[in-house]
Amino acid sequence: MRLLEDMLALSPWTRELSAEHLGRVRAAIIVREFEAGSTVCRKGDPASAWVGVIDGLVKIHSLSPSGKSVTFAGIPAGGWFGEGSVLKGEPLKYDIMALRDSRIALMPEATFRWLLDTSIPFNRFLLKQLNERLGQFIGMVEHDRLLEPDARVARTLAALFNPHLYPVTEAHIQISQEELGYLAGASRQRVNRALQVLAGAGLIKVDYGLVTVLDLNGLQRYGP
Amino acid sequence: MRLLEDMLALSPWTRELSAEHLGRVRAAIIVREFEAGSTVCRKGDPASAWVGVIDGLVKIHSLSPSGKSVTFAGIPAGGWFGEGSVLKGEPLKYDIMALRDSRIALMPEATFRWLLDTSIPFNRFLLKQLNERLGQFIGMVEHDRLLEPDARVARTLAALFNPHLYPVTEAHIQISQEELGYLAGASRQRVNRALQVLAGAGLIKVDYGLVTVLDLNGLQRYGP
DNA sequence: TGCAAAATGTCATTTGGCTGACATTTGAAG
DNA sequence: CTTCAAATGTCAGCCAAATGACATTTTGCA
Repeated sequence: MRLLEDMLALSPWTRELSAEHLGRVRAAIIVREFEAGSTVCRKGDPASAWVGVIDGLVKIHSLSPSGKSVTFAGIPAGGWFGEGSVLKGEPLKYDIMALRDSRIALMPEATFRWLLDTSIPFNRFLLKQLNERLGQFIGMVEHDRLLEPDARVARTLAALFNPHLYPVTEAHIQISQEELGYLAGASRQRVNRALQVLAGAGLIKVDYGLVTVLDLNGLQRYGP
Repeated sequence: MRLLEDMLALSPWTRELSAEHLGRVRAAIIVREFEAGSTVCRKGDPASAWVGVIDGLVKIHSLSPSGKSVTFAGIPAGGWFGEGSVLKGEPLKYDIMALRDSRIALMPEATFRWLLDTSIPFNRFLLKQLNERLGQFIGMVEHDRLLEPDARVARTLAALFNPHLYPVTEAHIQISQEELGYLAGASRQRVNRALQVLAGAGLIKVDYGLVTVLDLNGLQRYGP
């Protein structure tokens, strides 16, 4: 996806906004570019905007004092996030980093709050999105605890294509096996084996720095 | 806590309801008793009510095909849960079991939806509660991945006393080490050692089937 | 009081992922 | 075309937690 316009057209929350609402939103949003590896927002920053990914891929992650990394979510094009911190009016609790060159939309806090105060459909959308995100995290805990690494990697890939959170149409994602490891909670080496297993099962196709999903439903059900 | 009245008085979402709203809510809520070990709701049941814990302790959990158990949350007296499934209008995704003899409040779906449609403060409360719960699960993933079992047990205990989700005043909780293991994602034996370490650090006191929190803040910060 | 079930404390053994190391492949930039 | 950094594939050894087993303690109840 290349343009803010395309992304807004794909975002479900714009669909029921009045023309006036949508116009004001469009005018307020700022678009910025980020290089692969650069930081979009840092833990502790004030939550001054709701963030959308127009193009590219960003991750929400945390780095432990001992240097270990956890990635909570990878947000592909079409995804919006950060509503939690804006709602609470608290500083960000995690770092946001671009995994590839990315084009980012920033909706200022004031606009976000104005939508929240004046648009019932937007409120409904937010409740639904928070709920969906909560379901995804409950799923993460469940899978971390119950599934072996092969299946965890499968669910992790499937989560990147959640149609409720990310209205994307592409079947492939450009991401390294190391980053998949941070997402799935496994070492790079273990992810490597898991990908071979999943590819052998015909669920995905693995290329250099690229994973193509062949059977999303199969990934979601894979295991134990 | 013994009475529905006491619990409603402690629940933050009742505070800003009009007298009319509160009266109707009070009249609609059904109170039921559950024995320790019995099932309150089963995975797949229609989400026909929002659930509150007047007295006792229930857990939200899942049992894998291979027989392993994960507990996502222990809900002590004062807690409300299940809004996610009611909101989605989907069947329950997890089992609810009473860990002790418990008194449960059931607010029928219709009443819940009526509140949602007519009370702004209730909407605000729900957004806040979902957000808080989401934060708790993000924390679970983070702790599962980054912390060693001692620290995980510490955070798990602290989470049971989250003042935003559970407005309880007691400093002790009656729960077995095996159940703590399901919550923290560790074996009973490992939890046993962790509790000894935490008790040695003066953060808790351990008795038969009972853990008393001496330093909640210390538990939240414990480790690595 | 005495009994049975639940909960706890502790140990030896097993197990599976992580770590660190290294060679190889790939893509991009000059 | 060449060069280099990033990404991938594979291996041996380590290590911490799970498992299974068992004795002991505690509580609730007959």
